[in-house]
Amino acid sequence: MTQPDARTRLLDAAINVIRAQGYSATTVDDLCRTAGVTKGAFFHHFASKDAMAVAAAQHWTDVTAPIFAAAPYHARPEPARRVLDYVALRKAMLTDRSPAEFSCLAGTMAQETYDTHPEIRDACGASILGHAQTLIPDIQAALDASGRTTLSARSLAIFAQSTLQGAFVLAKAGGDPTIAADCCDHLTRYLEQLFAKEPTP
Amino acid sequence: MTQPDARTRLLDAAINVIRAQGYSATTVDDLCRTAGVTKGAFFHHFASKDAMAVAAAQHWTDVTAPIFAAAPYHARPEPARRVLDYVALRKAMLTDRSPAEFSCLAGTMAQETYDTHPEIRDACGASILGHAQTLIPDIQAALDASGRTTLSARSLAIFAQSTLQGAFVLAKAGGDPTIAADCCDHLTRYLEQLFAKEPTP
DNA sequence: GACGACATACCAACCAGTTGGTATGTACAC
DNA sequence: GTGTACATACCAACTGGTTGGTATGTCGTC
Repeated sequence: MTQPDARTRLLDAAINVIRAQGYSATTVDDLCRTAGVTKGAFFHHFASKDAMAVAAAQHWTDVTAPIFAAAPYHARPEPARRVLDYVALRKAMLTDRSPAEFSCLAGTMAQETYDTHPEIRDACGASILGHAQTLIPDIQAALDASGRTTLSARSLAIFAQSTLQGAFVLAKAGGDPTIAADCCDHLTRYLEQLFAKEPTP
Repeated sequence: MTQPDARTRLLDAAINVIRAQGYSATTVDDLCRTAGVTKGAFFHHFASKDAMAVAAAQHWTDVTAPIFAAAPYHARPEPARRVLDYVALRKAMLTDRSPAEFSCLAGTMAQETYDTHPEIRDACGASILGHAQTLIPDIQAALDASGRTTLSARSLAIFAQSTLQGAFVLAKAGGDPTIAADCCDHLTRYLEQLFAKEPTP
């Protein structure tokens, strides 16, 4: 029942508030209020707002990675099935939730900071590409099994992440989270076609 | 040789500055400086910064729509070819350019404002979905020709836009515009597969 | 008694928006 | 054709609230 320490509470607040408002529109006071700490605590743990953003990107990875690492699809024997079940999990994770809950902190922050705050952008890039990296072995195995040897597993892993990021943007812009679910279905269809045997009969 | 009026210069400045810095991080003074006008002129033409953002989303549509309307792919006889050439054009438009130059104003602003500024979000949504709308007739005809009657042309048009938006995000986060070009290739491959004859022999 | 983890009080810079103007045009009366 | 009334487009200086950041203090623990 004990609360996590102020640093963790601030990083958790950052995840939620920044995904809803964006990085620039989020003030240090916003985060302190949400986390229930004072400004003194904020600047005790982080040298600046920007330094907090870098830590938040890392925290985002620390929070989300275990969810995927523990997901049941890893137990599936066929690599193609594992990849498709990963997408199905992503779809399930955004169903009946608002964009602030299901969208990606790293993608949101990267959009705003890529040109003006290189350290934040790099932290966000590392989070997204690092996650993509975890998909490569299964994708590679699935491509090998289907005979699609000309395709790059890394490129396909990045495409999957890009599809999800785009789905978040469209869901936000369209004011309709089901758009994102639809995009997952298209991604699934694309992967099913790639993983099907004998591409050129 | 006469310069466009202050209002147009401000909206052009908004397109460039906001795509590089994001909406919240862009100050009214930033836009005035870039446009070469004073703050008085800004608030003469726009009631508020937010009202300017709504006008900028419309201006974005006004500037970009003619580019696609005039593109040569419309002359192609096969609908599938028209759709694939559209994607090829999108890919060409982002080659050898920086994200600030090729990314989408509406997508960038929607990310930051969807939860806090409904009018801006709706203007951005209208811009993106309005553009998607223009693709539907060709996509529908291509799906009809390939016998893919169960797929929604609208859903596929939105997926194409979402793929592009995601490509922008990944290109920014990864610090590498070629990621976006790669994503266009995957989208092309997906569409080629859908538009191929006889899906279930 | 020193150090880490916070809290309180405060500041200088900045920002959206306002105020009070000027310059130019234009429509109409006389 | 010229004086009056009004509109549009723009400018420079100012304002009050906000923001990231700091200086200093307190409390519990080792």
